[in-house]
Formats: sequence, C-alpha cells, structure tokens
Amino acid sequence: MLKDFLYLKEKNLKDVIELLLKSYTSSFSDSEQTLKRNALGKAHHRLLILVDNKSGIKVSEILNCLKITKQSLNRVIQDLIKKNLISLEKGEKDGREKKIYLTKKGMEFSNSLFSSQKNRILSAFKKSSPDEVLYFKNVLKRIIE
Amino acid sequence: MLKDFLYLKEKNLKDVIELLLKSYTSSFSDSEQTLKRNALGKAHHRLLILVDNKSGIKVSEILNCLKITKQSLNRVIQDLIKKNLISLEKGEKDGREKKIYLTKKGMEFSNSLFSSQKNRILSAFKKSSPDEVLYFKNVLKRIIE
DNA sequence: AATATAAGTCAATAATACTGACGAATATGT
DNA sequence: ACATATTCGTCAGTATTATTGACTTATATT
Repeated sequence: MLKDFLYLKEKNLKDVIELLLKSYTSSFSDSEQTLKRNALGKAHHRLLILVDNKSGIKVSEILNCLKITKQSLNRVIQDLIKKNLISLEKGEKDGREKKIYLTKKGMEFSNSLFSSQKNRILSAFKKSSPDEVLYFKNVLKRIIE
Repeated sequence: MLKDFLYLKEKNLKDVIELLLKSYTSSFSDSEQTLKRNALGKAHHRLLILVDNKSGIKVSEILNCLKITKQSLNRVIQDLIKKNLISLEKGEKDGREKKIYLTKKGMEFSNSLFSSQKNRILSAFKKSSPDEVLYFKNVLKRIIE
C-alpha cells in the first residue's frame, strides 16, 4: 500500500527539483555557441523562446513568466530590436499594451538558436512512447500551474 | 498514422523548451524570500540542491552540471562555508578531489529553502497518477541524458 | 622525473538583475 | 469630465552572477 505513494515522498520531490534544474541547464546550454556568435546572452534566448511560441505576446506576460523587472526586460528587448530580431506593436484593444513579434530575421535566427535544443528533446522523445511523452507534458504543466 | 508521431513535431518540441523554462523559473522562484532573508542568491540555491541530493558531491561534478566556471563556483562555495552551511573534505581515494557536505545547519536551512518548491511539485503530483509521475521522470531523465 | 588532473586564487571585466524614482499614454469608474 | 489605476518606458546607481586569462598548489599517473 505504501508503495503506491512512494512518488510523493520527500526524497523523490527533491530529485524532481534537481531534474528540473538539470533539464533546464543542459537544454539551454545547447545554444551557447549560436548566442555568442551573435553577441547575445541567455536573457535574449529566454525572451526569444516565449515570443517564438506566442507571437504578439505582451510585455506583462513576459515579466510574469520570467520573474524579472521591467528594467531588466527592457534592456533585452532593446538589444533585440537593434539587431532587428523583434518588433513592437501597440495593442489594438488596449493601446497601453505592447505586443512583441519576431521579424523575418528573428524567425530565421530562432530556428538556428533552437535547433540543438530541439534535437535534444527529439532524441529523448524518440526513446519514449507517445504515452510517456503525453504524461510528461501533463505533469510539467501541472508544476507550472 | 501521422497522428502517432505528432509529438515529435516542431511545434511540440518548442513547447517543451518553453515548459522546461517555465517549470524551472517558477519552481526556483518559490524560494526567493528565504534566500533573501539569509543574504543568499540563486547561485547558492542551485548548489544546495545538488549537495542536498548527493552528499559528498565533487566540485567537478557541480561544474559539469551547472555549466559555470570554477571561479564562479568558488565564490558560492566560500559564501556557504562562511555561513557554516556546507563543509569540504578531501577525497579518501583521490586526495586532489574535494567533497562537499551539508552541515547540520545547512540541512536545516535546505529544508526551509526547498519546502515551497516541494509543495509545488507535491501538489502537481497529487493531481497526477503514479504512472504519470513515473513517465514524467523517465522522460525528464532522457532529456538530461 | 615528467606530465596530467583537481582544485584554488588573483584580477579585470561582462552580463544580468535589482531598487527607487519619475514620466507618458491609455483605460476605467464615478 | 475628473480622478485613479494600469501598462510600459526611462534614468541612475548598485548588486549578483558569471566570464576570461594567468598562475599556483597538491596529488595522481606513467
């Protein structure tokens, strides 16, 4: 009976914290070279994955997700605008909001930036069953909330 | 037939990169308050989870895992030694190695530091079946390699 | 004895993030 | 119409984290 609940035990929870750390670190370190070649850093990388996945994402959404200050974020945004990788647009409904889009150049850059990361995930998924992958994503989403 | 392989598709892979980013960010931001109260930062947090999970972990293992330089790591180690949270010991087999251990105070501190993170994982697991949790961990491990 | 490995150290710099204060534009409620 | 709130931008100063490069110490391997 106890066996069924082992996965809720202390040590297992700590293991998961470590797995989250390691999976993030290893996955996001895959792109180091590409970033360096383009004089960009990890902060730019994090922003780009969010914009890539959600075109027109608002500044406030990014702040909430990355848990940084608007001052920090603004530096990153300005860097990427200068390099012509993203562009800003006023929200149609709410003119206070600013929406972020990838430029054509930004889309191309993202593809090269994420390719090694995608390969890492892909090779992990190829070793897994569709069910495993589905459950994996489900639980990950529940951790985020 | 195509349906079976949807989980290997481009967009899904990018989603997972984003999930890894978000799960790491949200999980490790849970402990902000505790860190601040003790004049420690995220770098100390990352080191502590590794030492907590593997007592006697070697410096080189941490370098490999966190992908930082030994100079960066050394600052963090010295901070934690000064606060009497960890201690170093020479390796018995190989005297060049240094092994890192939590002190009693370090164990207590770790418990408070990780408690909100553990609660986050725990509540996600409670919404999941044992199988889901098992598959989740399997895939996560494959991503790390 | 020569070489390699694990780790520590000193110094300078870069990248990322923070606090605090203030301003601009727009939206909302009364 | 006015007061208030929200969203975002900006300026300045500082803290934290990480980097590069050069060098040292101690121990292990051959």
